[in-house]
Amino acid sequence: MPVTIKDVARAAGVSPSTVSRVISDHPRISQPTKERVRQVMKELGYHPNAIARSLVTQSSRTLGLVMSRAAEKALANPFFPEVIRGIGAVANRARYALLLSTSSSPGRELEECLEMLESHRVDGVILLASRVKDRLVARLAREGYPFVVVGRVPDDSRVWWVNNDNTQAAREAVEHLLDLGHRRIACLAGAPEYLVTQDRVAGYRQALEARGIPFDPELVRYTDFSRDQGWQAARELLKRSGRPTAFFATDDLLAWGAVQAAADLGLHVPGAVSVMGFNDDPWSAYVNPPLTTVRVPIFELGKVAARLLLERLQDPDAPVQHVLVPTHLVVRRSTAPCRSG
Amino acid sequence: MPVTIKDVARAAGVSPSTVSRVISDHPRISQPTKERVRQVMKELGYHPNAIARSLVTQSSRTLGLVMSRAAEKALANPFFPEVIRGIGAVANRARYALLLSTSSSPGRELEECLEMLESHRVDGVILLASRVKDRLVARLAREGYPFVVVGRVPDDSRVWWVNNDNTQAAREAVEHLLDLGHRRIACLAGAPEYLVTQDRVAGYRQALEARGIPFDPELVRYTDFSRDQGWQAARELLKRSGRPTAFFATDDLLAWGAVQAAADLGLHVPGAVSVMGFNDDPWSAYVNPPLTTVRVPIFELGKVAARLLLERLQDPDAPVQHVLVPTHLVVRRSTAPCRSG
DNA sequence: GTGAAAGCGCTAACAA
DNA sequence: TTGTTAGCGCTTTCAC
Repeated sequence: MPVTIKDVARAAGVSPSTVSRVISDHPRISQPTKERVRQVMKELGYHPNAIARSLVTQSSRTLGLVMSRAAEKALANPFFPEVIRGIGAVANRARYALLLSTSSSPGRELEECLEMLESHRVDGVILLASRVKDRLVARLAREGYPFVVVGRVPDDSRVWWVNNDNTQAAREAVEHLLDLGHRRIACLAGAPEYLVTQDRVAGYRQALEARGIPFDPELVRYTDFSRDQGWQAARELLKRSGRPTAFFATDDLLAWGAVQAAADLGLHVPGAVSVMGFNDDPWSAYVNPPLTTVRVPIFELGKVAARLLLERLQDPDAPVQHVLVPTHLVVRRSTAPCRSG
Repeated sequence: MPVTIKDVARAAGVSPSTVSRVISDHPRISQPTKERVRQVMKELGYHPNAIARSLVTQSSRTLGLVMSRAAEKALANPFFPEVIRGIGAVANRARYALLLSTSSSPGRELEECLEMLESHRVDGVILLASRVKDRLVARLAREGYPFVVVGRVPDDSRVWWVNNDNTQAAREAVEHLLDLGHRRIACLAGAPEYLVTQDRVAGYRQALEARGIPFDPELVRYTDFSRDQGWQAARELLKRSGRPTAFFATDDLLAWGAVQAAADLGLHVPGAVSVMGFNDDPWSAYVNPPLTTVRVPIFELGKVAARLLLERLQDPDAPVQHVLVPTHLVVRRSTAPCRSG
């Protein structure tokens, strides 16, 4: 029913192979033939079947996107749309499509990601953030599939990744709080199973210890990446005696929860409590007070990830690449000098 | 190199078709054979090639997602991740994949969407929001491709869609402002080329006129869907003499811009100016002040869209379906009785 | 410069 | 219950 390459060939009085060559603009086809065939294609409304082409070329010209948490939850954090934008920008230019993994449980995610690759639906995948003990990364590496990780990987010697130096950035962020005179600085950490959490907490700890302030596990709360969890953790910390004078949050959503928790307890931010975020989500500049945070070039992260994957696909023997993108501290109005001390 | 159905057949001592039947769990294959073949598949690490299957079944088991604005811009509005979540939830359960259109310009979007379908990369598409004069919708309808629109369509008799009653909801929202005693109510409208904008503005107008308040075009500002544009438009309106006492925004992002603009001019919200939003974005409950807005069940919108498309794919002759999902007003703290009057 | 033929990996009649 | 055969729509040697 739909018009195929054979129909075009017949109508143009040439063979299917000639039509195929016209499609890919083969140099050894005469100009007149090309024009005639193109004309016929237009008249018949012919469109090459990408599936058939994929079958023979063994390439789907599609990149897989795996969110490493339930897609349903992940998309609620502005980080993901933003990386996807970056990835999409590059993929689009290279005429690659994007296949979204929609797995609803972390368990199924491995399965689904492998399925994408094994079934040849995608040529490679981009993993958005990786867990501490990530079976997926290990598995993909073992199977030799082309993939790129956005974030750090435990054993990274063979794995391609893009990341920002989270530990370093966290250290600088906490130093800013220290410079403002804060000494009791709590840490609102995200989900502990993610390396990004570990790295940021490590930076927090380093900054403290570099100033001779002992690391107090009581002041660190692991949650997830939602505002609600940030709110709850911050609330508990603020209600204890000897409450923190500042929060370092590993995600703006958590920071925002802390701001709210403080407000609910009648504590002014930054007057009574300072709050530092991380990521610089699109809305973070516009809330009240605007969030002091670490600017992560998320869009850029996505662009680089896509670029790396495309390079790797083009040359399967290309040497492993690691890219670190720079971050910087954005001081806004949620942090201020420490008053109580 | 990768193991194919033939390899499995050979190793199991059966024909490829038998293997194929085992894959699809055909009822007329004996249990022993099934087990033996499955065993071999496991041993050889066999995985069916989805591309090859698609070629013969003429179905990619993939849904296309088209954002009807540059994907790059669209993803910046929380609406999109949220619908995608809903779509993904349903698609995943039905074992359908999701292909994201990443077009960077509205012009290329038509092209790209058609390409997805023509090239058989997707079985159908979901259009997220449609323009007033949408060539894409008309074209898809004409070509007879299966698609579902999230949002209203100008001539909807043949087009499947899911929507919420924007006009009705807008009317109720503005009535709430009127009930609070506001009379000079400005409207921060989104991009005029979208029907959703038209519908919400229509509701605004209806509410006013029903109370005998003449519609004043001067009080309506068309912008786009960003906070910045809302800020600017609101600022201009607030600086005029006879400034509005309330804003009705057709998007929470715009509403938030208005809140900021008011704050920047030293006008308390809701003390001096009330602000009403639309959509109930995830963050809207948590800003200062929490936004009074119209709750649109965005996730649900996505789920329904996917469900409809799947139904349509399953039965190409199914009668057109239109679904209207209910909204409701969420009164929070950005609106208050009118003081000046 | 163009055509014939084989085959990518799978499914689905039709036989047996 | 299983095998044989013929494609799905395209690309790509290998001829000419």
